[in-house]
Amino acid sequence: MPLLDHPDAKAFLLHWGEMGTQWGVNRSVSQVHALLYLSDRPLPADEIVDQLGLARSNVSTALKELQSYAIVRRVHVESDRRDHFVAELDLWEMLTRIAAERKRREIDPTIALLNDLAQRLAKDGGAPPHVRERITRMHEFLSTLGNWYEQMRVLPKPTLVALMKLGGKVARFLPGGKKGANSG
Amino acid sequence: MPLLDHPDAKAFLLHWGEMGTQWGVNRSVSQVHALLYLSDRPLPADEIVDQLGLARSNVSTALKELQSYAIVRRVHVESDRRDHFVAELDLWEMLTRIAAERKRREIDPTIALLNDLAQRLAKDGGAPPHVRERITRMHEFLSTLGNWYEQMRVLPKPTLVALMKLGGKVARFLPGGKKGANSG
DNA sequence: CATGCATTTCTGGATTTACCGAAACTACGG
DNA sequence: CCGTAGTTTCGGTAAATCCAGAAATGCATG
Repeated sequence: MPLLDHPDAKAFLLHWGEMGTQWGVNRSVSQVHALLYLSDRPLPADEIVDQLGLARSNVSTALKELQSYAIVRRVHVESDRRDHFVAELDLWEMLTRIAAERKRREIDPTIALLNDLAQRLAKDGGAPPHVRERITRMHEFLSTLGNWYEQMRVLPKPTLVALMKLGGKVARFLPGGKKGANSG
Repeated sequence: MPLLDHPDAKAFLLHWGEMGTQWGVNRSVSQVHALLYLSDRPLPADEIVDQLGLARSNVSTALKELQSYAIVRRVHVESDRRDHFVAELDLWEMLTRIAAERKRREIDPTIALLNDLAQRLAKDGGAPPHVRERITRMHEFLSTLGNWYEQMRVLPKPTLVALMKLGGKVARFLPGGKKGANSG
């Protein structure tokens, strides 16, 4: 019995697909992801085709994309020659992997460009000072963000989760003790 | 002298425009933003049109969108009837405002939907258990993220910056003292 | 309350992107 | 060398997006 016969599963899948488009992800890709996330077993590509009504070639591309994010992986199912696919079910893992890949694809190249521009502008006496300053600032800003992310990324997952749940209370540990919300 | 005569300014602007498209933002919108970010004075819409070569209507829409993110605001320039526009120059502010608005537009509705689905599934005896569990997990996950964000958002900006720069070292404050890198 | 200017909204067309279905190609195991 | 699984490519089409020009709306001033 197809997973998407259940209306709530279908609602989730459709919404997830739309979410994807809002964030620059192909709708097919995010739908395939949603389907695998909801599935309780590895699915072969053909079954994804059947359940989502997408073209086979499209599903192939989507699976490749999801694997490049490392949030879907190929698994082998006994006595079946076909590849099967499963989604990462640990959502913290999912988040960090997506973040890692988007940083690699989009943020890092941006930082590299800004680095170039900032260096060139520093030597260019004729450049408008505010342009130099603004680009340098942006470079520093994105670098800071990138460094922060790299450090978060390597934390053990339970540590990361603990930090998240701690929320704003981490601020109490800062020197200068801002926000004296020190009680429980 | 047009700002974009400078090749580095232009390079930044073009890259910023492409960046936007990768994250689901209209190219015109992010280009207008880049131009205002680099400008050292408030610009009227006409001048944005001239410098970017966009249609007047397009610029109007872009400005409206940027204002809805609260990263561009209208200012009045003396002895000029026209509206002028400036970008938020504090990049931490910029980031938190974009995050706030995207959360409001995309994450919050998703959480609301997941809440509905999770509730309905909880009562639906016939629902596949793994579907119930996966959707519930996703709901919890996004809620946790949302709560974390709300707490970060209200921190004083210097606190936020300090936390970022502290990076992974915040983990040392956690109970259980993971990652014993306690020496500065 | 007309006039002129600034701005927004509407609309149709152009460009871009997404997607399908078919075919070619690769890989692998009988 | 078949047959099956999978990927890649490609031509065509549909859909979404982008955007310029026109029309409409606001808004202040005389």
